[in-house]
Amino acid sequence: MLTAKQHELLLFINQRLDESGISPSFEEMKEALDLKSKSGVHRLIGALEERGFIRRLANRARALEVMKMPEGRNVGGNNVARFAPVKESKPQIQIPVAANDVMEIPLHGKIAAGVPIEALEGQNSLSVPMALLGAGEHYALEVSGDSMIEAGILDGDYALIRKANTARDGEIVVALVRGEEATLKYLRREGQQIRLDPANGSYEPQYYAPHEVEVQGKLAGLLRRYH
Amino acid sequence: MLTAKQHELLLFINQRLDESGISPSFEEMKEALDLKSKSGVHRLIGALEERGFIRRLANRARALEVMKMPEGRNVGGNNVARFAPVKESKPQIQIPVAANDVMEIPLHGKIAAGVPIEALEGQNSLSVPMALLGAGEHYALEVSGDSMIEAGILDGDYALIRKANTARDGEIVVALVRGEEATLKYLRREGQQIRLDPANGSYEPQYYAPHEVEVQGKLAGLLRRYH
DNA sequence: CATGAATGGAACGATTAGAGAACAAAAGTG
DNA sequence: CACTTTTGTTCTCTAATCGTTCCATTCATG
Repeated sequence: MLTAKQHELLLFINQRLDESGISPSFEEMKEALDLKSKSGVHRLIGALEERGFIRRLANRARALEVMKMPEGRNVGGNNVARFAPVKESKPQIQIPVAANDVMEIPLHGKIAAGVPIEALEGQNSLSVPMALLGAGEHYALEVSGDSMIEAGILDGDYALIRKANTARDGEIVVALVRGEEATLKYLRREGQQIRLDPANGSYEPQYYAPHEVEVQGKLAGLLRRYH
Repeated sequence: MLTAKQHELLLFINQRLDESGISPSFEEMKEALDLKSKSGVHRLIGALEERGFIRRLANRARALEVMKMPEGRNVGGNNVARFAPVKESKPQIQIPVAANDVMEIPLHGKIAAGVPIEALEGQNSLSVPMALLGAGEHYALEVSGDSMIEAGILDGDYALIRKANTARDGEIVVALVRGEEATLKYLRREGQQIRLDPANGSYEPQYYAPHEVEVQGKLAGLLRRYH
Protein backbone atom coordinates (compact mmCIF):
# COMPACT_ATOMS: atom_id res chain seq x y z
CA MET A 1 0.00 0.00 0.00
CA LEU A 2 2.88 2.34 0.68
CA THR A 3 6.12 3.33 -0.92
CA ALA A 4 9.28 3.20 1.13
CA LYS A 5 9.29 6.93 1.79
CA GLN A 6 5.66 7.04 2.74
CA HIS A 7 6.24 4.17 5.11
CA GLU A 8 9.23 5.83 6.66
CA LEU A 9 7.37 9.06 7.23
CA LEU A 10 4.39 7.31 8.71
CA LEU A 11 6.60 5.50 11.17
CA PHE A 12 8.24 8.73 12.18
CA ILE A 13 4.98 10.56 12.70
CA ASN A 14 3.60 7.73 14.73
CA GLN A 15 6.67 7.55 16.87
CA ARG A 16 6.65 11.24 17.65
CA LEU A 17 2.98 11.22 18.39
CA ASP A 18 3.46 8.33 20.69
CA GLU A 19 6.39 9.77 22.55
CA SER A 20 5.45 13.38 22.96
CA GLY A 21 1.89 13.60 21.77
CA ILE A 22 2.89 16.47 19.53
CA SER A 23 2.78 16.28 15.79
CA PRO A 24 6.07 16.89 14.09
CA SER A 25 6.21 20.00 11.94
CA PHE A 26 7.02 19.83 8.25
CA GLU A 27 10.47 21.07 9.05
CA GLU A 28 11.06 18.28 11.52
CA MET A 29 9.78 15.68 9.13
CA LYS A 30 12.03 17.10 6.48
CA GLU A 31 14.99 16.58 8.79
CA ALA A 32 13.90 13.13 9.80
CA LEU A 33 13.68 12.03 6.21
CA ASP A 34 16.92 13.71 5.36
CA LEU A 35 15.35 15.99 2.82
CA LYS A 36 16.37 19.51 2.02
CA SER A 37 12.98 20.86 1.16
CA LYS A 38 9.56 20.66 2.73
CA SER A 39 7.72 20.28 -0.53
CA GLY A 40 8.50 16.60 -0.60
CA VAL A 41 7.06 16.15 2.84
CA HIS A 42 3.94 17.87 1.66
CA ARG A 43 3.47 15.37 -1.12
CA LEU A 44 4.11 12.42 1.14
CA ILE A 45 1.59 13.70 3.63
CA GLY A 46 -0.89 14.03 0.81
CA ALA A 47 -0.27 10.45 -0.24
CA LEU A 48 -0.68 9.13 3.29
CA GLU A 49 -3.85 11.06 3.70
CA GLU A 50 -5.22 9.78 0.41
CA ARG A 51 -4.58 6.25 1.57
CA GLY A 52 -6.30 6.78 4.88
CA PHE A 53 -3.27 6.30 7.09
CA ILE A 54 -3.33 9.75 8.53
CA ARG A 55 -5.79 12.52 8.90
CA ARG A 56 -5.13 16.17 9.33
CA LEU A 57 -6.70 19.51 9.80
CA ALA A 58 -6.08 21.67 6.80
CA ASN A 59 -4.07 24.80 7.43
CA ARG A 60 -3.32 23.92 10.99
CA ALA A 61 0.09 23.52 12.46
CA ARG A 62 1.06 20.16 13.86
CA ALA A 63 -2.38 18.72 13.47
CA LEU A 64 -1.64 15.22 12.30
CA GLU A 65 -3.30 12.09 13.48
CA VAL A 66 -2.50 8.50 12.67
CA MET A 67 -5.50 6.46 11.65
CA LYS A 68 -3.86 3.11 11.15
CA MET A 69 -0.52 1.52 10.67
CA PRO A 70 0.42 -0.79 7.86
CA GLU A 71 0.03 -4.49 8.37
CA GLY A 72 -0.62 -5.33 11.93
CA ARG A 73 2.12 -3.18 13.29
CA ASN A 74 0.97 -2.04 16.65
CA VAL A 75 0.88 1.64 17.23
CA GLY A 76 3.27 2.90 19.78
CA GLY A 77 5.17 -0.31 19.66
CA ASN A 78 3.84 -1.32 23.01
CA ASN A 79 4.01 -5.02 23.36
CA VAL A 80 1.27 -5.28 25.85
CA ALA A 81 -0.85 -8.32 26.01
CA ARG A 82 -4.21 -7.63 24.61
CA PHE A 83 -7.52 -9.21 25.16
CA ALA A 84 -10.57 -9.59 23.12
CA PRO A 85 -11.15 -6.00 22.16
CA VAL A 86 -11.21 -4.50 18.80
CA LYS A 87 -9.42 -6.65 16.35
CA GLU A 88 -7.24 -4.78 14.04
CA SER A 89 -8.46 -5.16 10.59
CA LYS A 90 -7.83 -4.18 7.08
CA PRO A 91 -9.74 -1.18 6.07
CA GLN A 92 -13.28 -2.11 5.65
CA ILE A 93 -14.84 -0.32 2.83
CA GLN A 94 -18.04 1.28 3.79
CA ILE A 95 -20.24 1.87 0.86
CA PRO A 96 -23.33 3.91 1.35
CA VAL A 97 -26.40 1.85 0.88
CA ALA A 98 -28.08 2.62 -2.36
CA ALA A 99 -30.97 4.99 -2.09
CA ASN A 100 -30.26 5.56 1.56
CA ASP A 101 -27.77 7.71 3.28
CA VAL A 102 -27.36 5.09 5.90
CA MET A 103 -24.58 2.73 6.84
CA GLU A 104 -24.38 -0.50 8.69
CA ILE A 105 -21.62 -0.51 11.21
CA PRO A 106 -20.62 -3.37 13.48
CA LEU A 107 -21.62 -3.30 17.11
CA HIS A 108 -18.61 -4.46 19.04
CA GLY A 109 -20.04 -4.67 22.50
CA LYS A 110 -20.15 -2.59 25.60
CA ILE A 111 -17.65 -0.19 26.97
CA ALA A 112 -17.52 1.01 30.51
CA ALA A 113 -15.20 2.79 32.83
CA GLY A 114 -12.80 0.28 34.24
CA VAL A 115 -14.26 -2.69 32.49
CA PRO A 116 -12.97 -4.42 29.41
CA ILE A 117 -15.01 -4.38 26.31
CA GLU A 118 -17.32 -7.29 26.26
CA ALA A 119 -16.38 -9.09 23.16
CA LEU A 120 -19.78 -9.93 21.95
CA GLU A 121 -18.44 -10.72 18.57
CA GLY A 122 -21.87 -11.39 17.28
CA GLN A 123 -23.11 -10.28 13.95
CA ASN A 124 -24.70 -7.36 15.64
CA SER A 125 -24.73 -4.22 13.70
CA LEU A 126 -26.38 -0.89 13.78
CA SER A 127 -27.80 1.23 11.02
CA VAL A 128 -26.54 4.73 11.31
CA PRO A 129 -27.31 7.84 9.33
CA MET A 130 -24.28 8.76 7.32
CA ALA A 131 -24.72 12.33 8.41
CA LEU A 132 -23.40 11.27 11.79
CA LEU A 133 -20.23 9.74 10.45
CA GLY A 134 -17.34 11.20 8.59
CA ALA A 135 -14.99 9.27 6.41
CA GLY A 136 -13.23 6.28 7.80
CA GLU A 137 -14.00 3.01 9.46
CA HIS A 138 -16.50 3.02 12.25
CA TYR A 139 -17.99 0.76 14.83
CA ALA A 140 -20.44 1.13 17.66
CA LEU A 141 -20.22 0.46 21.38
CA GLU A 142 -22.92 0.46 23.96
CA VAL A 143 -22.02 2.75 26.79
CA SER A 144 -22.21 1.31 30.26
CA GLY A 145 -21.80 3.39 33.37
CA ASP A 146 -21.95 7.05 34.14
CA SER A 147 -18.35 8.16 33.95
CA MET A 148 -19.03 10.46 31.01
CA ILE A 149 -22.34 11.76 32.16
CA GLU A 150 -21.29 15.38 32.23
CA ALA A 151 -20.38 15.14 28.59
CA GLY A 152 -23.95 14.13 27.89
CA ILE A 153 -23.08 10.49 27.40
CA LEU A 154 -25.39 8.32 29.39
CA ASP A 155 -25.62 4.70 30.36
CA GLY A 156 -27.14 2.74 27.52
CA ASP A 157 -26.24 5.21 24.78
CA TYR A 158 -24.59 3.94 21.66
CA ALA A 159 -21.25 5.52 20.97
CA LEU A 160 -20.19 5.64 17.35
CA ILE A 161 -16.46 5.27 17.12
CA ARG A 162 -14.17 6.07 14.26
CA LYS A 163 -11.08 3.94 14.27
CA ALA A 164 -7.89 5.85 14.87
CA ASN A 165 -4.62 5.26 16.58
CA THR A 166 -4.07 8.74 17.82
CA ALA A 167 -6.16 11.68 18.79
CA ARG A 168 -5.70 15.29 19.67
CA ASP A 169 -5.96 16.73 23.10
CA GLY A 170 -9.46 17.14 24.40
CA GLU A 171 -11.05 14.56 22.18
CA ILE A 172 -13.09 11.70 23.53
CA VAL A 173 -11.45 8.40 22.75
CA VAL A 174 -11.72 4.70 23.28
CA ALA A 175 -8.54 4.02 25.19
CA LEU A 176 -7.17 0.59 25.91
CA VAL A 177 -5.21 0.77 29.13
CA ARG A 178 -2.43 -1.72 29.72
CA GLY A 179 -3.99 -3.97 27.19
CA GLU A 180 -6.87 -4.88 29.34
CA GLU A 181 -9.25 -2.11 30.13
CA ALA A 182 -11.00 -0.19 27.44
CA THR A 183 -12.68 3.00 28.49
CA LEU A 184 -14.31 6.01 26.96
CA LYS A 185 -12.60 9.15 28.19
CA TYR A 186 -11.29 12.56 27.35
CA LEU A 187 -7.72 12.30 26.21
CA ARG A 188 -5.26 14.88 27.42
CA ARG A 189 -1.51 14.99 27.55
CA GLU A 190 0.42 16.48 30.40
CA GLY A 191 4.11 16.52 29.83
CA GLN A 192 5.19 12.96 29.37
CA GLN A 193 1.99 11.61 30.80
CA ILE A 194 -1.29 10.64 29.28
CA ARG A 195 -4.28 11.78 31.21
CA LEU A 196 -7.65 10.14 30.84
CA ASP A 197 -10.39 12.39 32.07
CA PRO A 198 -13.83 11.21 32.96
CA ALA A 199 -16.70 13.66 32.73
CA ASN A 200 -18.05 13.04 36.17
CA GLY A 201 -17.05 14.83 39.32
CA SER A 202 -17.17 11.60 41.27
CA TYR A 203 -14.35 10.08 39.28
CA GLU A 204 -10.73 11.08 39.23
CA PRO A 205 -8.57 11.65 36.19
CA GLN A 206 -6.09 8.88 35.63
CA TYR A 207 -2.50 9.27 34.56
CA TYR A 208 -0.53 6.82 32.52
CA ALA A 209 2.71 6.50 30.68
CA PRO A 210 2.27 6.78 26.94
CA HIS A 211 3.04 3.12 26.33
CA GLU A 212 0.30 2.03 28.69
CA VAL A 213 -2.44 3.63 26.68
CA GLU A 214 -3.52 2.67 23.21
CA VAL A 215 -6.04 4.77 21.39
CA GLN A 216 -8.44 2.57 19.51
CA GLY A 217 -10.78 5.17 18.16
CA LYS A 218 -12.45 8.45 18.75
CA LEU A 219 -16.00 9.33 19.45
CA ALA A 220 -17.71 10.34 16.24
CA GLY A 221 -21.35 10.21 17.15
CA LEU A 222 -23.96 9.19 19.64
CA LEU A 223 -27.32 7.50 19.52
CA ARG A 224 -29.80 7.35 22.33
CA ARG A 225 -33.13 5.76 22.62
CA TYR A 226 -35.92 6.76 24.95
CA HIS A 227 -38.53 4.12 25.40
CA MET B 1 -10.79 -19.78 -7.77
CA LEU B 2 -7.26 -18.82 -8.61
CA THR B 3 -4.74 -19.99 -11.14
CA ALA B 4 -1.32 -21.09 -9.98
CA LYS B 5 0.29 -17.84 -11.02
CA GLN B 6 -2.37 -15.72 -9.42
CA HIS B 7 -2.01 -17.66 -6.22
CA GLU B 8 1.73 -17.31 -6.26
CA LEU B 9 1.52 -13.58 -6.82
CA LEU B 10 -1.01 -13.09 -4.08
CA LEU B 11 1.20 -14.94 -1.65
CA PHE B 12 4.14 -12.84 -2.62
CA ILE B 13 2.29 -9.57 -2.23
CA ASN B 14 0.94 -10.60 1.12
CA GLN B 15 4.33 -11.62 2.35
CA ARG B 16 5.96 -8.39 1.34
CA LEU B 17 3.19 -6.36 2.85
CA ASP B 18 3.51 -8.32 6.05
CA GLU B 19 7.24 -8.02 6.29
CA SER B 20 7.84 -4.47 5.29
CA GLY B 21 4.49 -2.82 4.96
CA ILE B 22 5.55 -1.66 1.54
CA SER B 23 3.83 -2.79 -1.61
CA PRO B 24 6.05 -4.43 -4.17
CA SER B 25 6.34 -2.64 -7.48
CA PHE B 26 5.44 -4.30 -10.78
CA GLU B 27 9.12 -4.71 -11.45
CA GLU B 28 9.66 -6.55 -8.20
CA MET B 29 6.68 -8.78 -8.77
CA LYS B 30 7.95 -9.55 -12.21
CA GLU B 31 11.20 -10.74 -10.69
CA ALA B 32 9.49 -12.74 -7.99
CA LEU B 33 7.37 -14.61 -10.50
CA ASP B 34 10.29 -15.10 -12.82
CA LEU B 35 8.64 -13.27 -15.61
CA LYS B 36 10.43 -11.21 -18.16
CA SER B 37 7.83 -8.55 -18.66
CA LYS B 38 5.65 -6.46 -16.44
CA SER B 39 2.66 -6.87 -18.68
CA GLY B 40 2.02 -10.31 -17.30
CA VAL B 41 1.97 -8.97 -13.79
CA HIS B 42 -0.48 -6.36 -14.94
CA ARG B 43 -2.91 -9.01 -16.07
CA LEU B 44 -2.52 -11.04 -12.92
CA ILE B 45 -3.15 -8.02 -10.76
CA GLY B 46 -6.26 -7.31 -12.79
CA ALA B 47 -7.50 -10.85 -12.18
CA LEU B 48 -6.84 -10.70 -8.46
CA GLU B 49 -8.60 -7.41 -8.22
CA GLU B 50 -11.58 -8.66 -10.16
CA ARG B 51 -11.92 -11.55 -7.75
CA GLY B 52 -11.73 -9.32 -4.72
CA PHE B 53 -8.47 -10.62 -3.33
CA ILE B 54 -6.69 -7.38 -3.63
CA ARG B 55 -7.59 -3.78 -3.96
CA ARG B 56 -5.58 -0.97 -5.38
CA LEU B 57 -5.52 2.69 -6.12
CA ALA B 58 -5.47 3.23 -9.85
CA ASN B 59 -2.42 4.95 -11.23
CA ARG B 60 -0.63 5.01 -7.94
CA ALA B 61 2.71 3.49 -7.24
CA ARG B 62 2.90 0.63 -4.79
CA ALA B 63 -0.68 0.99 -3.74
CA LEU B 64 -1.75 -2.61 -3.29
CA GLU B 65 -3.73 -3.98 -0.45
CA VAL B 66 -4.70 -7.58 0.30
CA MET B 67 -8.35 -7.99 1.10
CA LYS B 68 -8.46 -11.71 1.76
CA MET B 69 -6.44 -14.84 1.28
CA PRO B 70 -7.58 -17.94 -0.54
CA GLU B 71 -8.87 -21.09 1.12
CA GLY B 72 -10.37 -21.40 4.54
CA ARG B 73 -7.94 -18.96 6.03
CA ASN B 74 -9.46 -17.71 9.19
CA VAL B 75 -11.12 -14.44 8.50
CA GLY B 76 -11.78 -12.59 11.70
CA GLY B 77 -14.08 -14.02 14.29
CA ASN B 78 -11.49 -15.09 16.80
CA ASN B 79 -12.52 -14.26 20.31
CA VAL B 80 -9.61 -15.79 22.12
CA ALA B 81 -7.25 -13.69 24.13
CA ARG B 82 -4.44 -12.61 21.90
CA PHE B 83 -0.98 -11.46 22.64
CA ALA B 84 1.25 -8.90 21.16
CA PRO B 85 2.60 -10.35 17.94
CA VAL B 86 -0.87 -10.47 16.58
CA LYS B 87 -1.10 -12.37 13.37
CA GLU B 88 -3.33 -10.45 11.09
CA SER B 89 -6.47 -11.80 9.67
CA LYS B 90 -7.76 -10.46 6.45
CA PRO B 91 -11.37 -9.63 6.94
CA GLN B 92 -13.61 -9.67 3.99
CA ILE B 93 -14.82 -6.38 2.70
CA GLN B 94 -17.88 -5.46 4.59
CA ILE B 95 -20.63 -4.43 2.33
CA PRO B 96 -23.58 -3.07 4.22
CA VAL B 97 -26.67 -5.09 3.80
CA ALA B 98 -29.45 -3.26 2.16
CA ALA B 99 -30.82 -1.47 5.14
CA ASN B 100 -34.55 -1.52 5.07
CA ASP B 101 -34.81 -0.91 8.78
CA VAL B 102 -34.48 2.77 8.20
CA MET B 103 -36.91 5.58 8.08
CA GLU B 104 -36.73 9.03 6.67
CA ILE B 105 -38.22 11.52 9.04
CA PRO B 106 -38.67 15.23 8.45
CA LEU B 107 -36.43 17.71 10.16
CA HIS B 108 -38.72 20.42 11.40
CA GLY B 109 -36.22 22.93 12.60
CA LYS B 110 -34.72 23.97 15.86
CA ILE B 111 -36.15 23.92 19.28
CA ALA B 112 -34.87 25.90 22.19
CA ALA B 113 -35.95 26.80 25.62
CA GLY B 114 -38.18 29.79 25.36
CA VAL B 115 -37.98 30.12 21.63
CA PRO B 116 -40.55 29.05 19.11
CA ILE B 117 -39.74 26.35 16.66
CA GLU B 118 -38.11 27.78 13.65
CA ALA B 119 -40.33 26.70 10.86
CA LEU B 120 -37.72 25.69 8.39
CA GLU B 121 -40.03 23.29 6.70
CA GLY B 122 -37.49 22.69 4.01
CA GLN B 123 -36.77 19.44 2.31
CA ASN B 124 -34.56 18.57 5.21
CA SER B 125 -34.88 15.10 6.46
CA LEU B 126 -32.87 12.63 8.40
CA SER B 127 -32.44 8.94 7.88
CA VAL B 128 -32.83 7.18 11.16
CA PRO B 129 -32.51 3.55 12.10
CA MET B 130 -35.90 2.23 13.02
CA ALA B 131 -34.36 0.67 16.09
CA LEU B 132 -34.31 4.13 17.60
CA LEU B 133 -37.96 4.73 16.93
CA GLY B 134 -41.03 2.97 18.02
CA ALA B 135 -44.29 2.93 16.18
CA GLY B 136 -45.95 6.15 15.25
CA GLU B 137 -45.15 9.30 13.39
CA HIS B 138 -41.84 10.96 14.07
CA TYR B 139 -39.91 14.07 13.26
CA ALA B 140 -36.60 15.55 14.25
CA LEU B 141 -35.61 18.81 15.84
CA GLU B 142 -32.22 20.34 16.29
CA VAL B 143 -31.68 21.21 19.90
CA SER B 144 -30.56 24.71 20.65
CA GLY B 145 -29.49 25.85 24.07
CA ASP B 146 -28.47 24.12 27.22
CA SER B 147 -31.65 23.90 29.21
CA MET B 148 -31.65 20.09 29.13
CA ILE B 149 -27.96 19.63 29.60
CA GLU B 150 -28.28 17.57 32.76
CA ALA B 151 -30.41 15.10 30.89
CA GLY B 152 -27.56 14.59 28.49
CA ILE B 153 -29.17 16.63 25.76
CA LEU B 154 -26.71 19.13 24.39
CA ASP B 155 -26.80 22.09 22.10
CA GLY B 156 -26.72 20.89 18.51
CA ASP B 157 -28.07 17.42 19.18
CA TYR B 158 -30.90 16.12 17.08
CA ALA B 159 -33.96 15.16 19.06
CA LEU B 160 -36.18 12.52 17.55
CA ILE B 161 -39.76 13.23 18.49
CA ARG B 162 -42.74 10.92 18.33
CA LYS B 163 -45.94 12.81 17.79
CA ALA B 164 -48.28 12.54 20.73
CA ASN B 165 -50.90 14.65 22.45
CA THR B 166 -50.31 13.37 25.92
CA ALA B 167 -47.47 12.14 27.99
CA ARG B 168 -46.86 10.62 31.36
CA ASP B 169 -45.23 12.37 34.22
CA GLY B 170 -41.51 12.53 33.97
CA GLU B 171 -41.29 12.17 30.23
CA ILE B 172 -39.47 14.64 28.06
CA VAL B 173 -41.85 16.36 25.72
CA VAL B 174 -42.09 19.04 23.12
CA ALA B 175 -44.50 21.42 24.76
CA LEU B 176 -46.14 24.33 23.02
CA VAL B 177 -46.85 27.01 25.58
CA ARG B 178 -49.68 29.43 24.99
CA GLY B 179 -49.53 28.61 21.35
CA GLU B 180 -46.28 30.41 20.85
CA GLU B 181 -43.29 28.89 22.51
CA ALA B 182 -42.22 25.34 21.91
CA THR B 183 -39.71 23.91 24.31
CA LEU B 184 -38.19 20.59 25.18
CA LYS B 185 -38.78 19.85 28.85
CA TYR B 186 -39.65 17.30 31.46
CA LEU B 187 -43.39 17.17 31.90
CA ARG B 188 -44.82 16.90 35.42
CA ARG B 189 -48.22 17.53 36.88
CA GLU B 190 -48.70 19.11 40.25
CA GLY B 191 -52.31 19.28 41.32
CA GLN B 192 -54.13 21.33 38.74
CA GLN B 193 -50.93 22.71 37.35
CA ILE B 194 -48.58 21.61 34.61
CA ARG B 195 -44.95 21.90 35.46
CA LEU B 196 -42.26 22.09 32.81
CA ASP B 197 -38.88 21.17 34.22
CA PRO B 198 -35.61 22.03 32.58
CA ALA B 199 -32.62 19.84 33.33
CA ASN B 200 -30.28 22.61 34.23
CA GLY B 201 -29.78 24.06 37.67
CA SER B 202 -29.58 27.55 36.23
CA TYR B 203 -33.15 27.45 34.99
CA GLU B 204 -36.34 27.41 37.01
CA PRO B 205 -39.29 25.10 36.54
CA GLN B 206 -42.28 26.79 35.00
CA TYR B 207 -45.89 26.30 36.00
CA TYR B 208 -48.86 26.61 33.70
CA ALA B 209 -52.52 25.92 33.63
CA PRO B 210 -53.40 22.80 31.68
CA HIS B 211 -55.00 24.72 28.83
CA GLU B 212 -51.85 26.77 28.32
CA VAL B 213 -49.71 23.80 27.46
CA GLU B 214 -50.08 21.58 24.46
CA VAL B 215 -47.97 18.45 24.16
CA GLN B 216 -46.77 18.05 20.62
CA GLY B 217 -44.64 15.00 21.00
CA LYS B 218 -42.38 13.01 23.23
CA LEU B 219 -38.67 12.50 23.00
CA ALA B 220 -38.01 9.14 21.40
CA GLY B 221 -34.37 9.29 20.51
CA LEU B 222 -31.30 11.40 20.22
CA LEU B 223 -28.52 11.78 17.69
CA ARG B 224 -25.31 13.59 18.24
CA ARG B 225 -22.40 14.23 16.02
CA TYR B 226 -18.82 14.87 17.04
CA HIS B 227 -16.70 16.27 14.31
C1' DC C 1 -2.48 -26.26 -38.82
C1' DA C 2 -5.64 -23.38 -36.46
C1' DT C 3 -6.76 -21.40 -32.16
C1' DG C 4 -6.86 -19.31 -27.80
C1' DA C 5 -4.15 -18.39 -23.86
C1' DA C 6 -0.05 -17.02 -21.80
C1' DT C 7 4.31 -14.52 -22.38
C1' DG C 8 7.77 -11.18 -23.94
C1' DG C 9 9.22 -6.56 -25.43
C1' DA C 10 9.37 -1.95 -25.74
C1' DA C 11 7.49 2.63 -26.04
C1' DC C 12 4.81 5.88 -23.58
C1' DG C 13 2.83 8.59 -20.08
C1' DA C 14 2.07 9.27 -15.24
C1' DT C 15 3.58 9.27 -10.55
C1' DT C 16 7.11 9.75 -7.19
C1' DA C 17 10.97 12.11 -5.50
C1' DG C 18 14.45 15.86 -4.56
C1' DA C 19 15.63 20.73 -4.47
C1' DG C 20 14.86 25.69 -4.02
C1' DA C 21 12.36 29.69 -3.30
C1' DA C 22 8.60 32.77 -2.65
C1' DC C 23 4.40 33.29 -0.37
C1' DA C 24 0.47 32.84 2.95
C1' DA C 25 -1.32 31.60 7.15
C1' DA C 26 -1.08 30.61 12.06
C1' DA C 27 1.00 31.23 16.56
C1' DG C 28 3.61 33.89 19.81
C1' DT C 29 5.24 38.22 21.86
C1' DG C 30 5.40 42.62 23.85
C1' DC D 1 -2.69 45.79 18.24
C1' DA D 2 1.52 45.54 15.53
C1' DC D 3 5.45 42.78 14.82
C1' DT D 4 8.14 38.56 14.54
C1' DT D 5 8.66 33.74 14.19
C1' DT D 6 7.10 29.49 13.05
C1' DT D 7 4.76 26.67 10.06
C1' DG D 8 2.35 25.25 6.02
C1' DT D 9 1.38 25.92 0.83
C1' DT D 10 2.54 26.37 -3.84
C1' DC D 11 5.35 26.60 -7.94
C1' DT D 12 8.99 25.40 -11.05
C1' DC D 13 12.69 22.20 -12.59
C1' DT D 14 14.91 17.83 -12.98
C1' DA D 15 15.43 12.96 -12.65
C1' DA D 16 14.24 8.38 -11.62
C1' DT D 17 10.81 5.06 -10.83
C1' DC D 18 6.57 3.00 -11.93
C1' DG D 19 2.32 1.56 -14.35
C1' DT D 20 -0.05 1.03 -18.86
C1' DT D 21 -0.66 -0.36 -23.41
C1' DC D 22 -0.10 -2.39 -27.77
C1' DC D 23 1.73 -5.83 -30.56
C1' DA D 24 4.56 -9.71 -31.73
C1' DT D 25 5.78 -14.27 -30.23
C1' DT D 26 5.48 -18.64 -28.05
C1' DC D 27 3.08 -22.55 -26.20
C1' DA D 28 -0.24 -26.08 -25.49
C1' DT D 29 -4.01 -28.54 -27.59
C1' DG D 30 -7.02 -30.48 -30.36
